[in-house]
Amino acid sequence: MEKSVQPTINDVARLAGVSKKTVSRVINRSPLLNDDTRRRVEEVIADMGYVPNPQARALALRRNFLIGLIHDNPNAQMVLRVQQGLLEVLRDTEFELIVHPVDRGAPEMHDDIRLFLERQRPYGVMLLPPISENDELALLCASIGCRYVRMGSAAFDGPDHMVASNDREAVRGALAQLIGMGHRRIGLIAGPHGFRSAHERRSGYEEAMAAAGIDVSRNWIAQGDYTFESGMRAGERLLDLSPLPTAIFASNDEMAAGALHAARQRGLDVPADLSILGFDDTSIASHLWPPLTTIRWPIAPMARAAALKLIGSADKDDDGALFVSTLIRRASVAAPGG
Amino acid sequence: MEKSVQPTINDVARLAGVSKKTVSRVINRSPLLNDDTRRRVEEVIADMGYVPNPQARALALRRNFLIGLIHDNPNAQMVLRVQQGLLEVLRDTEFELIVHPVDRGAPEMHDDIRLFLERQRPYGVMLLPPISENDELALLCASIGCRYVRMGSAAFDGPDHMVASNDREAVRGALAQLIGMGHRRIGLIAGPHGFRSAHERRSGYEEAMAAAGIDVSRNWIAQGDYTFESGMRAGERLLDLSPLPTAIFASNDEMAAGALHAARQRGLDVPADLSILGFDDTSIASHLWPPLTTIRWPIAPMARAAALKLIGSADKDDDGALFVSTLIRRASVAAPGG
DNA sequence: TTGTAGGCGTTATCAT
DNA sequence: ATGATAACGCCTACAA
Repeated sequence: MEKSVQPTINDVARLAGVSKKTVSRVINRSPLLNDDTRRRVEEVIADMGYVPNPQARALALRRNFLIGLIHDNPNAQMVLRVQQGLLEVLRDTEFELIVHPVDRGAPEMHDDIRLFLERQRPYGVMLLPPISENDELALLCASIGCRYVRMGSAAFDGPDHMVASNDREAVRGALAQLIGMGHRRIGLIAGPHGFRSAHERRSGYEEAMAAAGIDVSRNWIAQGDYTFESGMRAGERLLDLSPLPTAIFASNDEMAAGALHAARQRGLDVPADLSILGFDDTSIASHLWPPLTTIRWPIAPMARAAALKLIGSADKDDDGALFVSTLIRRASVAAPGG
Repeated sequence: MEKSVQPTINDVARLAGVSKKTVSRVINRSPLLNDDTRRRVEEVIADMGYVPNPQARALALRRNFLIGLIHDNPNAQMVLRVQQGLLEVLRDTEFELIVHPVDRGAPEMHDDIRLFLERQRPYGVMLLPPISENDELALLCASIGCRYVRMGSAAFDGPDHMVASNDREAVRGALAQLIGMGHRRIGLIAGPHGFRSAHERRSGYEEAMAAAGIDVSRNWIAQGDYTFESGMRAGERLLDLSPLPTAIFASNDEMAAGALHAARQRGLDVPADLSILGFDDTSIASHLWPPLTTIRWPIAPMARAAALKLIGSADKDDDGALFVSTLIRRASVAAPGG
């Protein structure tokens, strides 16, 4: 075993023959320090294996070295990819990730988050959709003096506080391709009301259809809530239509999987009888049969960018960096009529 | 906006006309306190909306109110379910969850974890498989004086430090049912070497076959590494056999999905030509076509139990509580020739 | 460039 | 049963 107690700043100071404050300056990379002194102190630090105590720093600084991830767990895959992206940046820094899920819809959510921020005093927090769309939360963070970055399907905050994909444009482009293949009766399984992503994706669909001069019949649009079951039910409704749609765009992969399920239960062949397009490229997409054509948005890069913004080492240049979604072509889409 | 600064223990003490220490005693539910005093102080606390500062407590107590989750991300679904289970218990306590993934195989993993424990001084940590199987890590936690609970496929530590499922028995039971349906040529897609869960599940398979007096041919067992692709390749190898197996047990759902994929590419009908059984009941299982029969182990209850052990409010009774896995019957299994 | 004094908000020790 | 005082380990302000 090692020494039972860890060395403190005092031990380092004593051994190096300097004051605590000097050691503190070394730790914090203060510019006003004699190079000799710095070197000497750094040596002692390395020798003793000294590590600054984050709790003491947090107390003195009134700010913790924790990055909070606040979310309402809309999608396990997404949450995990975000965690991975954040942690990639946080690894090898002094920051740690603290996960704080909340219950959207619960009346106490706001207070819960406030308590979390006031107690833990995280260095910064990342807000995931859909609660990232809540402006009150952003204001709350700002009023408490906590850095924050929101993740979303469109830029609804300043660049310092936002990492955004462009769902609308991505959908528009993907649907233009479907239309280019000859599809005209294209159904939409829309996401739940109140979700910005659902809104953006629907807008992309509508814009693409309008651009192609296709009149969207009201019953070509079925409402889902981003779950497999809702996708299945919505798919059934669309497959009750006559004539049948030749393609369905589902606003996320879960619902696309549900629609695929519905199609198969009716004996339809995908993609010969019906093309299906999803959104998100979660792992389910590639594991379906047939593998799902879908739109992938760059979650991990967005999470990494968010982490960099939060810990303050983001290049100022990259504010303009766009996060572009890409169409992942798999076997669930083909030209109509097989 | 509110008062810009939060009240401290001093403010409470002053207003209540007592000393800091008395307030501290109220916070910490010290038994030696006059009821009147306690009530008075509690009132003031409620009035002021005072919340103890965790950083200061951490400094004084040399221990944080954070629960660490250390894992090597074997499976996104699993990690997330564990997080949910832990957080269910931690919600409404003063504890927060701090996620610390590591890189199994990296030589610095041990030091990385040591640094994490020494710096953050978490109140306790939960170790997920497969790194939970590493006894050195458990020793490390113990030597640092950090509580820990390990999650695993079998009990390989004392009850205070372990939440365990019983994979071997679960597999044995499920395979007995397969055999009862008439299957005899049952292939196994085994998990990677060095994983206790892979070992246990394989043992369950072997025990069930032995119990039924079936000689397991060496090439009925294909090796995978818990990924979809490895499952696909392993499935192909098993489907090269002649005569064909009538059933395949894959040691996790991902590999079962891969095997299903392989079967379909050969034009086999599942379950008519081939039954497939998975393990884990991740979300992929229910979304496959046909939906996958699989074994579910109670991750969330196990995580909740672990959290209770960590924060020290576990009933002493429940040590004997078994976490039983259940067979989830879906459409991927049928009688052979079916 | 470096050091001293004091504070951050809590708990522990030892009185009373 | 309660309180004064000194930690806990670090940082800020100010002084030298």
